[in-house]
Amino acid sequence: MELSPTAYVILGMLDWRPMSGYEIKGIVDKSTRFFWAASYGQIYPELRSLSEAGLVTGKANPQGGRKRNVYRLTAAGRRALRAWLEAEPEVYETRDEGLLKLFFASATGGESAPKTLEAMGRGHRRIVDQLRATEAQSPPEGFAYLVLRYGIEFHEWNAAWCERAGAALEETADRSAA
Amino acid sequence: MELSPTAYVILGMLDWRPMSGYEIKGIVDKSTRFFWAASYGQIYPELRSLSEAGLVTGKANPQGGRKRNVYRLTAAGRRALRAWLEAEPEVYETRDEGLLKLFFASATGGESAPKTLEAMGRGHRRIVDQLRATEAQSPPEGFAYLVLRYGIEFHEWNAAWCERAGAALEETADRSAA
DNA sequence: GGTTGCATGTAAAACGTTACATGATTTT
DNA sequence: AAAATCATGTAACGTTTTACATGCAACC
Repeated sequence: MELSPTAYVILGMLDWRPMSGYEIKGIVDKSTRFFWAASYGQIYPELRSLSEAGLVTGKANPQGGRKRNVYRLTAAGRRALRAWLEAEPEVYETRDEGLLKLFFASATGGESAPKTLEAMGRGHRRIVDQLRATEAQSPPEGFAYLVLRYGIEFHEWNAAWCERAGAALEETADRSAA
Repeated sequence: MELSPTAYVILGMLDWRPMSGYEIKGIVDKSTRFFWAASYGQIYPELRSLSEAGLVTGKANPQGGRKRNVYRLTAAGRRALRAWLEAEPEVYETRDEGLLKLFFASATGGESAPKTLEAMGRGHRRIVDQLRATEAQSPPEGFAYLVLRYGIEFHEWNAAWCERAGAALEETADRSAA
């Protein structure tokens, strides 16, 4: 019974406390989204199959006339989560369209590069702003906070790199103009 | 005619010089792979559809009895590439299973965290080694080199972060043991 | 009465990897 | 003679996003 990392996102959150699929999605969007995203189209079917595999159990928990299914980890689910945590991480992937545009910028004679770098820097700074907003509401402790700090420092580093690279580009442009 | 960023990887490389699908894959694996991967299963079908769209033309160019199709950009292909380069980058995604394991490390009482951090650091250092090997064979100029430098500095920063975080973890462990 | 938020789910499409199948040439 | 490299391609599978469909409840 091989589970995808996305399944462990769900198991990990249910280890904190019982939750509905909707709640899981809300927390994902404020936390793991920056290094592991998940959509409703994954979460609801995955909850069902985890339930069939006996790793979680769902219970109807309607709030008034509004339906709601709350899931919790089973003992087997907790074991599966721990086993995964002890194993070596395997997946590491990045898709960065900005870097790709920078990589091929010679096709515009380099003209497109400054704008691309600015857009990349803006993107990273926007993420920093979002993460800082989350940080302001988070207790400064624990692993979720450690990873949040990683996100902030990481995107700050990236934004700074974009600025350095932009400045270096200007310099070479000035030098060839002189 | 919306093209995926993967299509632009192909157009971008063909803007450098005419190439076969096999060659494109070889160059991808030494360069863009670290921020935009592509498999044969994408490259060959994409070459065909770019050809049907009139953005590239293929010509049989067998080497002895070994078949080989070399593609080159058309004027329309060059225009499409430039238009894409001038537009804002949109896709930015990361999937980092190590961060996910760190994020949920409290489920092992934090016990799994040091090993996860070490594995993450090892992974980043291995990428740095690969990129440095490429750097040793690259002329230190141009946008491909700029992006290569980004890769090296980026993964070095990441490896260093993992070491810092590991050290911080040890410190808190020592403090609570004392 | 309208908007926003809570809540669940499916279907289709897009995207991507892996394994398979085939065969020539070059290097060891 | 074997192994590595060059070379093309498809099929099956798995993953992920997006759009759609539905409806209640709370707030303004």
